[in-house]
Amino acid sequence: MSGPDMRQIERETLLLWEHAFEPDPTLGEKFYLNVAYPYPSGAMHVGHGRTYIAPDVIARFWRMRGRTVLYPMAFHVTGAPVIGISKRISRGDQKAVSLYRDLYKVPPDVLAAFTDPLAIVRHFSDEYQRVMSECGISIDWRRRFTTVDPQYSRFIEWQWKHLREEGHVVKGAHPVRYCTQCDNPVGDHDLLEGEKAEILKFTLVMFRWNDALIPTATLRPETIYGVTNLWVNPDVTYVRVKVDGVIWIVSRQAAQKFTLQDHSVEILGELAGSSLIDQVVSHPLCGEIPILPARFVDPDMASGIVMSVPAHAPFDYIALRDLQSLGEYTGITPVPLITVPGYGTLPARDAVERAGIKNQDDPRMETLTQEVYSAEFGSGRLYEKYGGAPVKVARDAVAALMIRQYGSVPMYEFDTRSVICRCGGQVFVKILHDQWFLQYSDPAWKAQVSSLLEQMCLVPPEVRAEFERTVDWLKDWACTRKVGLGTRLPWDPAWLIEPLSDSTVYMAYYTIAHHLKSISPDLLTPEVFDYIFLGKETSSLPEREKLDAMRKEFLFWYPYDFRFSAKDLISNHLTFQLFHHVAIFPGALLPRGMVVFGMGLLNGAKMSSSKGNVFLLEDALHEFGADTVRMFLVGSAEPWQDFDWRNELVASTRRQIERFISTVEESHNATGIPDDLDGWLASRLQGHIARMTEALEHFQTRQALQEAFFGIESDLKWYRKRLPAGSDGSRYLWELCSVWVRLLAPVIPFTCEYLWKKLGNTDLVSFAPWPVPDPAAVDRKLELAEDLLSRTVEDIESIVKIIQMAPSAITIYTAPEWKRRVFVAVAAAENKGTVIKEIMKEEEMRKRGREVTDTVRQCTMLIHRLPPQIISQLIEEIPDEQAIFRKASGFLEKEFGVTVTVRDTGESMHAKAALALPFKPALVIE
RNA sequence: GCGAGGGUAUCUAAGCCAGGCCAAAAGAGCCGGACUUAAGAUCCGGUCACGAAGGUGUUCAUGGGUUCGAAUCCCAUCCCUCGCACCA
Repeated sequence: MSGPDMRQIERETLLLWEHAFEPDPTLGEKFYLNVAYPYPSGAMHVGHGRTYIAPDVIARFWRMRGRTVLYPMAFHVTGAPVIGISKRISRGDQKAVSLYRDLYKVPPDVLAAFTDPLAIVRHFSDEYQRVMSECGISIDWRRRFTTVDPQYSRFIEWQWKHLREEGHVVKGAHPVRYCTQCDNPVGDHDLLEGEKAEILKFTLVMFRWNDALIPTATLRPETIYGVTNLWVNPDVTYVRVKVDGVIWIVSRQAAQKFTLQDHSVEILGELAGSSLIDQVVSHPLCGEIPILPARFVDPDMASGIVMSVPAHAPFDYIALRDLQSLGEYTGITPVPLITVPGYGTLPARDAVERAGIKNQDDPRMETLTQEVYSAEFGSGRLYEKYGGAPVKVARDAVAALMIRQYGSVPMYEFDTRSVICRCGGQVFVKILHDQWFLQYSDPAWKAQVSSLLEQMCLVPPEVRAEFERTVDWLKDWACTRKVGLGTRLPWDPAWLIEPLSDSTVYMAYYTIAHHLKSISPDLLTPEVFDYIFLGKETSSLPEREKLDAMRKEFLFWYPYDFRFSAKDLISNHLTFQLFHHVAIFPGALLPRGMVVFGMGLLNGAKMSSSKGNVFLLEDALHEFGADTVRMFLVGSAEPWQDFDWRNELVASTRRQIERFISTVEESHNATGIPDDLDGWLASRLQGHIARMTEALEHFQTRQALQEAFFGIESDLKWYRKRLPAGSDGSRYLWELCSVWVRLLAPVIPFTCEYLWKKLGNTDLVSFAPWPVPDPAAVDRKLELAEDLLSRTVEDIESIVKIIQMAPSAITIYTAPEWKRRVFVAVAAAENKGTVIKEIMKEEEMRKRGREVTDTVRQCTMLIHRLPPQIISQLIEEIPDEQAIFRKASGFLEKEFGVTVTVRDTGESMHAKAALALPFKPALVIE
C-alpha cells in the first residue's frame, strides 16, 4: 500500500487555503506571533524551514482554539551583503557563480540579472514565499513588504525621529577595521584572514631623541617607571615623519597607520634601524636610556619600536639576557616597580626561569607574557614610591597623566597580525568620525529593558540569564553606514541606517502593512505614524478614515504575543528590539514573549551554504512531502534544541504518516458496539488531549507529537490486541479519529485536511474546533483495570520467555483480602517505620505472624515501584482483581493459547500462590 | 580568554529544577519471526550483562563528595554548541 498521492493532496489543499489565513480584526481574542524576517540572499534550506514551520504549528494550534491568529512575513533587504554578491557574480567569481547556479539552482537568465543587487532579493523573496507556502505555513501574505519599500522607509524615519527625541542617538568617533583598498569598513564576514582580531587601544609613550620623538606603543603605560631601554629592530628601515607638525621616528608601516587615526603625516626620510642602536633617548618619567637591538620587534606592530621593562615583561627580560650572555650591555639591570603575589622581585625572570626558557625564540614566550600580564593586572601593586596603587588603577591613571602632560596619544592596533580583506588588501584600524550611535550603554534605558524582561515570557526559561547578561553588557552601537541598501538618517542623509537598527519595531508595521500599500509614501509623515501607533492627534491628518482603520487594527494586534528567532540573535537583534520598543511604545503595547530556537545540523555537521553542507527545503519537499518535512522538523527535537536532519530518519517519519492515514481510513470498517474497552480508549484519549494541549501551550512541539501521535498509536495497539478475534473495533473509533485528526492538524495539516474530508466534514480542519478533554469520559477504574491487565501480561510473557517451555496452563492468583488491607495500610502510612506496629494491633494479623511482616516488606518494595498516581488510586479502592481477570480470560487465553484460571490465593497450597500481592498477582505457569 | 547553555544506552531524545516511581519513556536503527512468488509496507518479539519464574548485577562525560538511597544535589576536571558587536 503506497497510500494516497501526497503531492497531489498538497496541491489541492493549497487551493483551499488560498486567502484562508488573512485575518482582519475581530471581536474575539487574538494571537499575534512573528518570526525574524529572512534576508533573501539565497535559497531556503531545511534549517530555515524549521524556523518558520515551528511557529506555524503554534499558529495553527491557537487558530483552532478559536483565536484570531496573525502570522505575517516580510523580507529584510537592508545592508551590504547582496551588493557584494552581485559584484562577485558580475565579476564572474567562480565560487559565487557556482553557489548560485549549482547549489541554489538559479536559472541562467535570472542569474544574469543578478548584477543588480535588488534582482537577487526580488528573486529569492519570491522563492521564499513560494516554498513557505508549499510547506503549508499559514502566513498572511497581504502584509508582505521589504525593508526598502518607500512606505517602510517613512516608517523607519518616524521610528528614528523618536529615538533621537528620546536622546538615544548620539554622535561620536569610533575605531573600526578598515580596508584601504576597498575604502570601507569591513566586518567579520568580509575578512579572508584575522576574523578574531580585536582592536586594542595602546598608549604611545613619547621618548625624546635629539629633535625627534620616538613613540613606543604599550598596553602597560604604568611600567614606564621600570623602562631600562628601547628595542629597535636593526634589520628594519624606519622613517622620519612629521606628525601633526612634530618629528617622529616610526616604522614605515606605522606612518601609514597614523594617517588613518586622525594624524597628518608627512614622510621626511628614512633611517636604518641599526643607526638607532646605542642612541640615548629620554622620558621625564624614566630618565635617559639607550636603544638596544632586538629581532622580535615587528615593524608592523603599532609604532614598530617598543619600550623595554625587563623586570616585568618576559620578552624584554629574555632579550636582554640574550644580549648580556654575549657580554654586551652588562651594565643594564632590570628595574622592578610592581609587587605581585606568587612572584619575587623580578616576575619576568621568575616566569622565564620556571618555564626553563632558553632564548627569545622559544614559542612559549607568548603564553608566558600573558601569564605575567594577567597576574600583575589582577593582583599586582605599584611600589610605594610610584604611588602604591593597584595595577588596574595605575594603568589608566598613568595613561591619563602621559596624555595630559607628556605628549602621549592613543593608538589603535589589532591584537593579532595579518588581518586581510576579501579583496586581498591589508586591513587597518581607522577612526571614523561623525558616526552615529545608539546609546545602549545608557543605564536608564537598560533599566527599562530589564524591567520589561522581568515581565516577559521567555521560552525556554534558560535563555533568561543570557538576555540579562546581554542587557548588562551592551555598549553603544554604531548604527549608521556609508554603504548598503537602507533608509537614510532623516537628519543626516549622508548616513544610512544600519540593518540591525532598522528591523526592531517592524512587528508593529505588519499590523497595517497591507493598508499602507494603498497610500502614497509622501503622505506618510511622522505625524501620521504618531497617530496610528501612539494615538497622537495632529490637525490636518490626511486620509483620516484609513488612518482610523489602521489605528484600530494596530491596537487589535498589538502588543505581539510571541517573537520567534534562533538563539544566535539573543545578543543583538532580540535584545535590540526590546530597547527600541521601550523607547517608543507605551507599557501596554510592549512585547509579551519570545521563543528562542536552536540551530540546525545536517548529518551531524553544521549547515553551511558556503561549505555546500545544506539540504534545500524545496528538495526536501519534493523528496518527502511537506507534512513529512514538517513532522520531522518539529518532532525530532523541541524548538529550542539543535536538530539534526538525516534523510533516513525523515524517511521513517513518512511511513509514520502513512500508517496514520491508513488507520484513520480503516476506521470506517469499525462497526462494533462500544463497550468497556472503548471506554478505556476514550478515557485515555482525554489524557492525551489534555497533555498535547498543554505541551503546545508551552511550544513543546516534540512533546506534543509524542503524546498525540505515538501516545494514541500505542493505545490503539493495545486496543487491537484486546479485541476479540475477527473484530475491527467499535464505532467509537470514528469519534477517536475525528479527535485525532484535529490534534495532528497543526503538525501535518495537508494530511489532516484530506482525512478530515474523508471523515465526512465539509469545512477546513485548519479552523475546526480544537478538542477539549471531556471529564465525563475519564474512567480511572477502567484505566486501572487495563493497567493491571497489561502489567500481568508482561509478567507472564517474561516468565514464559525465561522458562523456555511451552506452557500448558496458566493460573492467576489474586491477593487475599488481608494482604489488601496491609497494602493500603503501608501505602497510606505517613511513617513507614511504625506501620508494622499499627498493623499488628489487629488480632487477626498477629495470628499470621511472619507472613505479615514479609508482606509488609514486599508491599513496601512494590509501592516504590508503582507510579504514585496508581498508589493513590489503590489507597482509595483496590479493584476487584478476580472480576478483572475473569472478564479478560478470553483475551488471555487467546494471547497465550492455553487455559487461564483465576483464583484467590487462599484456594491453593502452591508455593508460588503465596507470593500474590495486590496489583501483582501470583502466576503459576505449567 | 570571557558570557550563556549542554554532555543519558547504536542514534535522536525524555527524565534532572521538587533525590526513591529509573535498567531509565518514546521514536529511529539493528536482529529474529509472521504475511508475501519476492521486495517494500504492515504486524509480532528482541535489542547493557547474567538468569529454566516475574529477578540479580553493572550503567546516565570523568573523578570526588552529601545521603539509608544519586542520571537527578554539591565540588573539580574534560568535551560540545551559541554569542563576544558595526554583521545578517
